[in-house]
Amino acid sequence: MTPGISFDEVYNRLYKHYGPQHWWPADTPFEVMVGAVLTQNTAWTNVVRAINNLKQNECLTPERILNSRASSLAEWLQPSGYFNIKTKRLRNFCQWYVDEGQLKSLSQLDTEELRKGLLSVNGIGPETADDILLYAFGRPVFVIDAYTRRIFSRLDLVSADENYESLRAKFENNLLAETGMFNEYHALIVTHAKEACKKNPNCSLCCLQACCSYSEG
DNA sequence: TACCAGGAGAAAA
DNA sequence: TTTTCTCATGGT
Repeated sequence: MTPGISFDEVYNRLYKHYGPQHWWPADTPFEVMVGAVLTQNTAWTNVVRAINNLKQNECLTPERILNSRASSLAEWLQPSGYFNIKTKRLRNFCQWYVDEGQLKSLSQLDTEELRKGLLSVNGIGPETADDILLYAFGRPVFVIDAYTRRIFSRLDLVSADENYESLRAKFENNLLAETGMFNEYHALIVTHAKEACKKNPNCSLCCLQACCSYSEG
């Protein structure tokens, strides 16, 4: 593995090209958390529909979600796909969130303790937990997703079969632990994968010529 | 028509 | 322990 580019340089190129991404698109930390669950393997445009349904029914609070009928909740979540399983996962998360005292209490925990709590919820895996830690709680945690794995393995900065924790450690060990930069970096990776990689097979950012196709590799 | 999307957990091997 | 299957809507 002989990368021709560093983690810092990839960030610099992406930021220079796309600018600030203003993530996570949400009005409150709790909305970030709901979005993180609903976006599991799902296009964001579909998540927005489901969140709007919750808002229109005045149910974008943990208490309202827990007190709603499961059938109603499933109906509101329907546009985001996997609505039956997401109904369960969202309620599991809300139950934990309420039991733990919600934002104020949870904000007092250190990052590892908070992460452990999130991962104890059935339906919250490592990526969803890290989305919540970074974008709802402002903790300097690097989020690894399928785009990150694909792009950075093609840049020879990581190997494609590395597990989640190993990848996360690699990013966090090669970058300064700054919430603002981690926030932008993950968002930029998603933007680049969605926008440039699909539309421009000769992406000028890299490097990234190697990451710009779904079919190869 | 087939593939992909800001994954996770259960079941099977 | 590792791999495979299931969950499902909407855009391209």
